[in-house]
This record gives sequence, C-alpha cells and structure tokens, in this order.
Amino acid sequence: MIYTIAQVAGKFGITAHTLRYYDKEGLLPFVERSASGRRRFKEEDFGWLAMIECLKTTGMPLKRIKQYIDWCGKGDATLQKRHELFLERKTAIKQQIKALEKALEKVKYKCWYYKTAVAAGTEKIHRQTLRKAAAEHRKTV
Amino acid sequence: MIYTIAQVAGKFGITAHTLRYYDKEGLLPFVERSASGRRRFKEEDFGWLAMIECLKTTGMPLKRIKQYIDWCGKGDATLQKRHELFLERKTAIKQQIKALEKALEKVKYKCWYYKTAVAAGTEKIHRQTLRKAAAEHRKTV
DNA sequence: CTACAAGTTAGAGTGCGCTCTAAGTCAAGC
DNA sequence: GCTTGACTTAGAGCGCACTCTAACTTGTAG
Repeated sequence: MIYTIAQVAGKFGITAHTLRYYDKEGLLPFVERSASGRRRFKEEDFGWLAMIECLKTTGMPLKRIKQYIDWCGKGDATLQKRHELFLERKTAIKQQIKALEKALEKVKYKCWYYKTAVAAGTEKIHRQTLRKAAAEHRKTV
Repeated sequence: MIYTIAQVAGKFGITAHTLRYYDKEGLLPFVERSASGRRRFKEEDFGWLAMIECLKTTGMPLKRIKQYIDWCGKGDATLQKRHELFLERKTAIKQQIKALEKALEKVKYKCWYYKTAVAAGTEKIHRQTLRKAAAEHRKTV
C-alpha cells in the first residue's frame, strides 16, 4: 500500500508542508519517489516517522534527529553513538517528567487556591483566615 | 534585602538580558526601581519569578503568562479566569507527562536494542536470531 | 480533451524566545 | 576625583520550526 503526502500528514496530525520541510532538512531519506517525482510513502516508513515524532516529543532539535537518521544509514560503525544518544535521551526525559511533576504540584495548589477564592468571592480569604488550612492543604497536595 | 538583576539572574539560572526582556514584555510589573532607574528585586518578587518559571516549564507562551500576571493586578474580578487557567494547565501538564512516558518506553526499548547490537558488534542480531527475545522484552519493558 | 485537485520546487515570511550591541548612566573602591 | 564594572535603554540580529506563496507539473474524473 502506498500513501500520498496528504494521507501521511493526516495520519500523523501534521501538515504536508511540514513533511516536505522535514524532507528538505534531510529527515526523510527513506521516502521513495514516483517517476514524476511524487513522494511514495509506504507502511515501513511509518516506523521512522513515529521515531521522529517520539524524539520531537522529548524536545530534541530536528538537526540532532537528522544526525540519528544519518547514523542509521551508516551501519554498524555508528551503533555505539546511537546507543549513547538513546541513553542520553532517557536521562533527559526522566528529568523533564520530574520538572513537570514539580510544576503540576504548584499548579494543583493554585487550583485549590483559586477554587476557594472564587467560592469566597475574594482573594482576601487567603490573607489571614485560611492560613492554617492552606498549610494543611500544602502537606496533602 | 535587595538584589541586583545579576544576582536574581544567577539565582534563577537565566541571564540578566532575559530578565530585562521579560520586564519589557510586561512580565515583571512588580519589580520596583531605584531613583536612578535600576531594578530593585526583593524576596517577595521571587514568588512571581518562580511562578513564571513554573508556567514556562509547562510550555506556556510568555504572552499568556503576562496575561495571568495582568489578571492578578486586576483583583477579584479575574478570579474565575485565573482558576480556569490553572485547571487548563493541570490537564495540559498531565497530557505532557503521559506523552513523555510513552516516549520513554520507546527510548528504553531502543536502549536495549542498541545495547544488544553493540555487544554483538552488529545490528543484524535483530534480524532473525533474537526475534523472540525482542518480543519478550517488549512485554516486560 | 478538459478541468481541477493535488502534488512539486525554491524561496520568502512569521512568531517565538531569546541574545547581543551600542551608547550612555551610575555606584563603589582606590 | 577617577576608574571600573554593573547597570540602563532602544533596537538589531539570530536560530528554530514551521508556514505560506508562486509558478509549475501531474493524475484522474467527467
């Protein structure tokens, strides 16, 4: 089965423009072309696209993703580098998750803070009255 | 205690340039000035800066962070909006964590994949030989 | 055969978040 | 009093990841 650029774009929730941009940047060397020059995406290409999507999620710049794809094309000589890349990414993702969890706690506190304020009709409720409750809440949340 | 822009920048791991940029964008209306126009950061400002840092971590654009800070300056009339903002952010963060956890699983698999390949000296090890082991591994990881 | 929808390219434009420069002012130590 | 280094501003520049345009070609339905 062969897919057009628009179909693939739809499948991955991006635009055809973006896919062409990725191709121009060297991220899609695996995509073949028809005689007239149109891109012919195959199912086996979806694995690559999913990997690009995955690495983008982790905040990796396109240049480094391209580098990884280039390494893949160079065979066993680059195995060590590719291994190191994923080890580094693993650490980075764990850090990102930790940072987000920390942010989530702060945001949860603010949710409670504003919920109570909205109920009271004023932010003043958090001046003296509920100092103890706030401290209490901070412990549990 | 009063802090210079350089001290605050150091404390938050950013540059003084960036702090001035945030000020120019309206993110630091709470920072007072000396008679000669120098910024005089106080300890109470650090809470605001920590909140900006927190929201930035969650990928919120500076314009929306500014909007929140503006709302804070408008008193109780904006309590509902601020509450909604943090509820929305809570959902967004949870989604981001989920996406990162999914990416982490893929990356972990690749770590294993390349570790084995490096040990074997070739990626071919993943062609036929270890198909079963790979399937097995995918279940546990 | 024609019309048109969808593909192609090169290259310009956009928005974001800095990042830096130039020219000038100010505060503290010698 | 003078030097030095840190501060101030306006504004230019940068890198990233798109995003769009113009001009053109191609494939398909009527």
